[in-house]
Amino acid sequence: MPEGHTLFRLARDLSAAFAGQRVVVSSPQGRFADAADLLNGDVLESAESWGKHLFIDFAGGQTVHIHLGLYGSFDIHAGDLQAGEAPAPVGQVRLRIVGPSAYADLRGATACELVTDEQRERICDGLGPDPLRSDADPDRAWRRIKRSRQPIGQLLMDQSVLAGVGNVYRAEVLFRQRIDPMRPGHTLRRAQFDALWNDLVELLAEGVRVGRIDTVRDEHTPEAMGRAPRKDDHGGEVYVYRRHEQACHVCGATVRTAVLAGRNLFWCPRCQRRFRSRAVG
DNA sequence: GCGCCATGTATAG
DNA sequence: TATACCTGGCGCA
Repeated sequence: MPEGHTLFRLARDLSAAFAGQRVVVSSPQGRFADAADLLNGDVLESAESWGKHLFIDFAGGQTVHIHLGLYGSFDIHAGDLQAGEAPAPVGQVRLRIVGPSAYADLRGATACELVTDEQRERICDGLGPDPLRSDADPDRAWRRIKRSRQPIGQLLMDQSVLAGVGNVYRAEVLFRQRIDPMRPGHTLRRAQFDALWNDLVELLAEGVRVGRIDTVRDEHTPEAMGRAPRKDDHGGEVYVYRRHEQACHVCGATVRTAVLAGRNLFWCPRCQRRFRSRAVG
């Protein structure tokens, strides 16, 4: 269930669980066995994320690059291990890290590989600013957007423009900012981009805090509006994501869907109209 | 139990 | 644009 907040959280939690610890590294499934042998018994220094990419540094100078893809997961089980042993792996565990008081299992990742410093730099150089990172430079994203004829709904999914936004945050932030997803990047005004960026910073930080994507403002929560809470596998409250054919929580119009950037986009055709009629006095 | 779909991306055609 | 990756939850028999 990975957008940028998931990876940021993972980096934080991996660091909390293992940083400075000597760890047992293995690949029960076998596909990362050679690298795991190399890392086994080393001290895990730290973990860091950039967008949807995760990097784990070891004291011996090795770095593991992980990308969860669409359905990868990296589960950290903290707490003292019984007799110093982690339980037998369940399913296809590509990478297991065991420390004195925690173990972590990686499954289904699209990438799990050792990378050199150069390869790591190349990966990060290809990524736009990550709203969760303190070193993020939003101007880099703005320079791409303001000269692009591509729809903003497509640009937000382009990790080289802006890193960490996925299909849920794309739909939700555009709804919150009342921007038509089909609007070409170059037609956005700077103030709109700034609002979009600032909203992403807040939304992603909230995602890190609560561990799920929750985008609904206080006045639109189920409690505030007297509707049933959302029942869904990602758990959080959203405005439009996967709500096609349902009524917009704000205006009641029917939420629409279309494929953009190869993924299902959702939006409210009324709240996100490009040309809103002005009230005539 | 089965088939579909999914918070993603790389690569082939 | 289509497909591969290869996991898990859900709706439906």
